[in-house]
Amino acid sequence: MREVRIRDTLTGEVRTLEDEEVGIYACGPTVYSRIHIGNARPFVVFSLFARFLRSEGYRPKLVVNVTDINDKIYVAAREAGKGSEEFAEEMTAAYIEDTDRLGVGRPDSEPLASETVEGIVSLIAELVEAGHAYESGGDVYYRVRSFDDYGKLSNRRPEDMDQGEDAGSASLKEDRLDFALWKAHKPDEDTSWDSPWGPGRPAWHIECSVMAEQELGAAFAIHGGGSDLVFPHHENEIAQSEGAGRPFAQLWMHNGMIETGAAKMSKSEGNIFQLSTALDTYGREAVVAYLISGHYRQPLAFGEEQMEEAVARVERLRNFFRENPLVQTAGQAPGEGSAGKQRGGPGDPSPGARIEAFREALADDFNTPRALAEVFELVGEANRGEVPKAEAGGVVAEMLELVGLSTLTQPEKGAESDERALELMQEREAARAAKEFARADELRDELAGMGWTVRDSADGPSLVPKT
RNA sequence: GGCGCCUUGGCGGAGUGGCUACGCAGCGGCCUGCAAAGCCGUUUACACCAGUUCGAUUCUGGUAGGCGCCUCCA
Repeated sequence: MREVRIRDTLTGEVRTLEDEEVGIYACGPTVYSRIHIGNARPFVVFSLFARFLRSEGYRPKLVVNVTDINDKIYVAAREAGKGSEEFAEEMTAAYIEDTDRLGVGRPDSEPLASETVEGIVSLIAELVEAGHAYESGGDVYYRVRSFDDYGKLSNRRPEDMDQGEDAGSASLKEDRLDFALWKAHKPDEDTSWDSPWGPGRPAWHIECSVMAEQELGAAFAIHGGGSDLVFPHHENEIAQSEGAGRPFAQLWMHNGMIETGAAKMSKSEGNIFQLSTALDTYGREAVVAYLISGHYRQPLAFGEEQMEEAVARVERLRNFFRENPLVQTAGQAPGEGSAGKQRGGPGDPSPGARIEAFREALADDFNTPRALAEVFELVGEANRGEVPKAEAGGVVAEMLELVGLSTLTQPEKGAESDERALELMQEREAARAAKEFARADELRDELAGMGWTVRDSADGPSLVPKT
């Protein structure tokens, strides 16, 4: 089990995970629309990070919530002409479907805000009791200035906060900095829950404080999410939990935004690209490969060119396994047995050194681009014959498994089921043997039209899906 | 205005006080009947100005430009 270091947003420092138990709470979506590729980044990053930790012998528990009570859901449901609960259920199902298609597995737990209301009410009651919150007109607000540490995560002081609220509107708040914990039921909202302050519903930030503790206990290891959540969302979570005297996350891990052009992808910018569309267009491997092509903390450029590059690099890996099929040893998973066979030093082109460097890159603030460079280095070494291909293949498979790309190692169900294509291929082979190249090329074009690329090799021709 | 981040070759994107990241694309070549795949070579990058240093893309200061958050947002 190696030392794993992560950059902490709160302290700005790189910190080492101290405990084998690693509770990770990563903020999931508010289900008011289909998710876009930007929303997929934290899903993939935290899933793969947890997978890596597990492979190192840690015991991670990844919790990704679904916020299914929210102003936007009421609005969107009304527009869709549906009940808000029905709408939220549909969108949750769509979210599950879309993220399932990424093929990186499900989080260990995916709590719903709507199933956490009881805990939410009791946390709010505690905050009221402690003087950190107050009821006003059926709403309950958090008294920001009562919490001394407010602003510690986003490094801002309450007095510096430029409030964007309209000065004219009559507010129920004592202070414009205060934020809602509970919102009184409004006539146009079709759901509400009972509370000591009357019927209403949870406001935005409170559910995470409750779900994180319910799922992971107090003082859990890592809280993650997009960098756009640092303020106010995560700042407010800290105020809620720590204000109630409950130790909260020990380390904060934020992923950068995906950008189109020079602006971040967001629904309000109107520059979104839906995850399902990306999956349809480029395939899951390319989408995953794209999402880990940059360091998680940095912004990542999105565009057709970037996605096509991802398709190409994934194809390069796939080609490697087309030419070097994994040898399945009985009772051994692909790649197993090569781990730990470390030898040589840095620069040693042995597969053992490559997997070591790969894992070390991931242990160093989850540096996926550096890890992927090791994958490509090793593939290149094997293609050049500098290392035994079978051994390299096993190691590359192990690497790809860790980053959610193990399907690249598996032969695709392909030509063998397409009898017509196989016939044409044999026909072309016969034409080539007879030196009827015009006829052979004609057949190749025909196969291309059917979606197949012909590859001739010393072992004879083969068909691979056209990209 | 406040806080934080960024500026690397055609594009994406790592990283380091001195040595080829990696990938994609382009160009030339090898292989091939021609291709595809693979391989080799190639255009020798670190915004700008100072400073520290034997030496800076990498540290310090400044300049210019850009981004994020401060309102819903992964």
